[in-house]
Amino acid sequence: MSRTDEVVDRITAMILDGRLGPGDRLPVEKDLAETLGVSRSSLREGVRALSVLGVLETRQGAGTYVTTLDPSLLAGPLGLVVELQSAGHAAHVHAVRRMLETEAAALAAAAAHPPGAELMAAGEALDAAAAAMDGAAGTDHDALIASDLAFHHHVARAAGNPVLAALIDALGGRTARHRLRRGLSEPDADARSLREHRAILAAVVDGDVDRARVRMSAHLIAVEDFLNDLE
Amino acid sequence: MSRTDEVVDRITAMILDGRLGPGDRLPVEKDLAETLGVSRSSLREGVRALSVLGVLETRQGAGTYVTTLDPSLLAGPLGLVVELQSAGHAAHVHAVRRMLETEAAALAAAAAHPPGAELMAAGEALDAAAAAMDGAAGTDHDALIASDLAFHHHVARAAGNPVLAALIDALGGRTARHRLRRGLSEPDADARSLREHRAILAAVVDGDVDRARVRMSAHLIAVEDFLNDLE
DNA sequence: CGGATGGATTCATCAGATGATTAGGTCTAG
DNA sequence: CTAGACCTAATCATCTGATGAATCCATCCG
Repeated sequence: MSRTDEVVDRITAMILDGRLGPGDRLPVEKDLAETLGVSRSSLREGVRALSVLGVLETRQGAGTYVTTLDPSLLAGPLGLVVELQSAGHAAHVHAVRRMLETEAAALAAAAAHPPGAELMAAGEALDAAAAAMDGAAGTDHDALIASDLAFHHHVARAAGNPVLAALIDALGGRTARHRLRRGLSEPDADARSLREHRAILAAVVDGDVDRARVRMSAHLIAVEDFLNDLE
Repeated sequence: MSRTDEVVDRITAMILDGRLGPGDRLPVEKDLAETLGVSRSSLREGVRALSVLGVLETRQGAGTYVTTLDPSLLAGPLGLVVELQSAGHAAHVHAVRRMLETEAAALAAAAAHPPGAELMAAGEALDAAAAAMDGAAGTDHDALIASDLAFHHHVARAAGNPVLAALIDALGGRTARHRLRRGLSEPDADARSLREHRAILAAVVDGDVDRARVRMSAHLIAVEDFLNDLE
């Protein structure tokens, strides 16, 4: 095992056994390197790796700190890896995303009384999508994609499970290019997608678990069908 | 943005646009550092970060290579991050795990004709679990936990979606300590868990999608109930 | 009392040197 | 001619030292 791997293990072990907690500051490079018995170079490589993973955060001049370790931090690096793999496994990624989003819609519906801030934000995302489609200069595809991502993100958050929301973000945030191609190649697709989104949100806000589940599932299956037809 | 982040972005971009593919070798450190306009130290930090993420693999004396980018490589770093967060979000992690494993059991049942190698391996894991419980020196808890992990792993693989299997591994592989505590504190728990496992596998092998789904879900809910009672 | 300032602290980056490991060619024995 | 040991070059791993940039904090001045 390399020195760097050892650094990663030792630091994660310190977090796991409570010697380091969210927000805590790590010793300065020189001291920590000496404690772990490695050079500053090796220490820095390990710290940087944990920084990319979202576990640590270094600020020049200030020090190195443990992050909040929120599940949302998981989305970044996971999304990166998913994106790299989606070339050969796009269908599999999307299938998993559909499982998670379907359950998220059901959970959001079950928890929708009264509607919270996330569902309000989801509704605003749909209004923004409608505005993007009715613009004077034709459809603003970039804004439409952003609204689409925002809608799914807020529904996921409304489910009340931050780990679930983070995974959905990681799996779903990388299909924007496909959605763009979809909107460009099928003029009706945008309007249909908006209708489906509104139906999903209506079911969620009504607290209708079954309809929320089925409509979200149907919506994502329609997307999968389109992606399959592209090939 | 730091030099290291730029290195990560540039290398991932090279993979995304096809300039680098699975198995390809990267230029030597000196050349790549010069190409990217950074020092070897910064380059190494970026390469190391991607190595921890499972995207690159460096072998001393041989060179740096792009990995196969299989979804299973995703499990390692994701599992690490999940473990670090599971302190405060264990219930949420387990809820997501239950969603995924329930669908995996259903998919495995739908694809179970004829039973493949993964289901055979799942059955062998249950035999090993039974042997671990009937040992002369009492229950071998370590072997039992390993069998438990193996069973869930193979059922997930039998679903035929490698991304799903990788996520299940990442989310489920870190609750071994809890299972140990469960087995130690509730003598009947091990036997009950084995019965539930056998019932799940029977439904999967029969191709009974509904029973496979319900039994897996019930099994994992039972585990969640136990974990909640601990607190 | 509040803001500006300057120094100390800390991370960021670079450069160079040495060791460890691997790959591949070469040489020798059979 | 072949098979094996051996040797050399290539490459990554690690360490050390130095310089720059950003931040923090105590001090000083208005």
